[in-house]
Amino acid sequence: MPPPRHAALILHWGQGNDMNLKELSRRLQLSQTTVSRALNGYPEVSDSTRKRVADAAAKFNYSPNARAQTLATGKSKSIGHIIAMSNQTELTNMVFADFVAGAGLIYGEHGYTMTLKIVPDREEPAAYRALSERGTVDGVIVQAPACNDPRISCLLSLDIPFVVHGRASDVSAPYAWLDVNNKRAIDTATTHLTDLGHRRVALVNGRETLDFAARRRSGYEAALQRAGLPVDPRLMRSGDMSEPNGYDAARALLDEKQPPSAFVASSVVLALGVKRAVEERGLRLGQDVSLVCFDDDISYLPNAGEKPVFTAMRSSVRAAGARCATLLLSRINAPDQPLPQELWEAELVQGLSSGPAPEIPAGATP
Amino acid sequence: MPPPRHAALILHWGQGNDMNLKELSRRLQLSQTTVSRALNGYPEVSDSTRKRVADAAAKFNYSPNARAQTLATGKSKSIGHIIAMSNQTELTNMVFADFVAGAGLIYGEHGYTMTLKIVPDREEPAAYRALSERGTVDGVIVQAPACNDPRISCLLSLDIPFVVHGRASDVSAPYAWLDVNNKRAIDTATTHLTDLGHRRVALVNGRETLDFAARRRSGYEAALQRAGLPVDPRLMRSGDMSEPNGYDAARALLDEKQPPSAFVASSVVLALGVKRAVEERGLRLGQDVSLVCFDDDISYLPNAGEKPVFTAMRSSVRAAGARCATLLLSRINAPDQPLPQELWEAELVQGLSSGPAPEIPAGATP
DNA sequence: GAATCGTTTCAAAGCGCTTTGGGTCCAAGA
DNA sequence: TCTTGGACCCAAAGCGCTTTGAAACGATTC
Repeated sequence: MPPPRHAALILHWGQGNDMNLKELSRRLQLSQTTVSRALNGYPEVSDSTRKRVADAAAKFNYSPNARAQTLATGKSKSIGHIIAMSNQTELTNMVFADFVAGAGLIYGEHGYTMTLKIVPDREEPAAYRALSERGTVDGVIVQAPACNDPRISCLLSLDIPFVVHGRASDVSAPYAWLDVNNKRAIDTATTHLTDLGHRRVALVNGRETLDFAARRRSGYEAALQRAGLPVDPRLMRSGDMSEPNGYDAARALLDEKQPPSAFVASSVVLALGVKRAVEERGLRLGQDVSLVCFDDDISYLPNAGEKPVFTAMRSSVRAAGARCATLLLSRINAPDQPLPQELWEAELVQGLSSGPAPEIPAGATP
Repeated sequence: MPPPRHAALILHWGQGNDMNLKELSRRLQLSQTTVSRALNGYPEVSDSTRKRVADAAAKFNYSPNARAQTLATGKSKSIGHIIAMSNQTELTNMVFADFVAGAGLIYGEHGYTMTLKIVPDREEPAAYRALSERGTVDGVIVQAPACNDPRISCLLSLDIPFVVHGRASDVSAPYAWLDVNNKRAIDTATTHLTDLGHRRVALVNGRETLDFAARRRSGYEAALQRAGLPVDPRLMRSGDMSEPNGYDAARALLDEKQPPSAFVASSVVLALGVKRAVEERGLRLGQDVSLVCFDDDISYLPNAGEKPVFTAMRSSVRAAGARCATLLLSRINAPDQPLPQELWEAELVQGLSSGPAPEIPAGATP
């Protein structure tokens, strides 16, 4: 099905305001060159001319056509975020809004816009390729990488500036990233619980094909081993970062012959589910059962106040978004700088959900 | 600070692959016209030629430069979403991710991309103007309109296709929208509670400067009046759609001399806060205190299962996003069609949080 | 007075694509 | 045999901007 003919004749709203550079310069009796330079701050224009041009531009409500600018400069002043969406990885969704909000504000401050592409999981590599080859964006942000994420090598081979939020353990080539120290965060969380005397600590994790979840698990295991406790597969669950999933996982864990007295949850939403399951059994969080979670500091689900509901390892995903954006923009504007690689530490926040291990583990036959 | 000179000489990754239309047609020994037409499905090209061109394009890994295409056609194949962000309106954030996910998938299916701009509240009108005048987008989606939203008249005057998710009561000019019947939904929710015998029903609402919140309040009031109950301002709270806000509001309401025996909450996150406050008092949700909330069916906070936690009025914001996208695309491609205006009904889902009013309202002196 | 230099301006050549308004060629109809 | 008309293809003119390379001009300098 071919596009309609004579499309150029159809009055397009974007061209409704037919004040363009040519017309503006005609009215000013100046060349397009001079007008363009005056507006873009080149030094070869006298102050008086520049003023005259600026006034006229304001008067005639002129603003340069971004499409043409983009073609002429080869820069689109736009950053691509590609979100893969499927029934499997709703996780992204959760953290996504705050990350994007943080990044978006930075883009705006620097005259960049964000190009968001939501694609079904399997089409993701194609989306990256299209975005870059077709030149719609100047750079790309990669979110929630898997352990061996094909996107990274894909972007490396395309030679396009990008920054990864997170890391991919199995990718050896250097690239720019910003990550939270997931391993240490969950190690600290787990240790917090073992220090309180908990001997059976469960992990309710995200999907462990994702790099951050894999690292969290290794932090959990490291802490247990340091505490001289066994690493029991029956105490480890992983799945989507949703409330019902946390609930289901916690229920199943509490049904074990030797149920845990404490939980480490990989996110606040999982923690909410764990909390529901725990309370449904008549157990009190922070007394009968303890819980520490990772808290991305999501704006509408804050775990804050003097005494937050959950004891948590906190690190703002919004701040991470902003920082990734900043790093990417400077990479675009100064490609020869060394690759930025930042590891952030999460902060332990004492909340109401953790306390000393009960003498007799809840519901267990010791 | 002027941009660097000789920018065109800097090898830009987007041009690294220097297979363009001219080069491709040279190799094929055909004119650019023919190649372009072959690729774009025009009928004036023989099947054999078309095949030859398609093969060569694949072989040389050619894909047209979107920037140039955009300039030549006047269409950017991109839809703008502008999100105003401030400390006041975090609400958007919440619903935002799912709405955008729904819309984004539709865009992708139709070869459109989404241009997201996150701007500080006050810069929002300017952002719309810029986006449209500079021709970066073919259409715009407006989310979470206020009762009298300046954006709508702004977009109307710019004569750019747009669809509003929600409505602005005070804007009289016709425009395209899709909304949930917020008034009826909350009316139904409230009536559900009064039918259960509740005499004091509280409303924990979003900011009532936003249109949907204002409508929900009027639904609440209408239901009370029909039930012959007084509309008591002390039972009505409004604020950000966050968990702590729901918690604070519910605490304050439970501290009233005549506390409510039931709550209507404007979202699941608010309901989570209400739940926390209720349970903190040792009251049982669904027995001592009832609660019905509006449920946007957020993917990572599902209130689902056979017996959902909350009795709710449910309407998928993700579906709404998808539908808005569809409506906008058809408006763009067929501007002369009548303005679409759709009102969706939310569905009552019986959950665990509502039950008959207790004989003696919780903690009250009747 | 001629040569030099900095300032200010310009005409024109792109950027890579789409679309116009023709062409050419060959088979079918008059 | 001479139109028609369809099928196929092309050269060139944009789209609106940036950037080049040069020119015009007065002010210095030798």
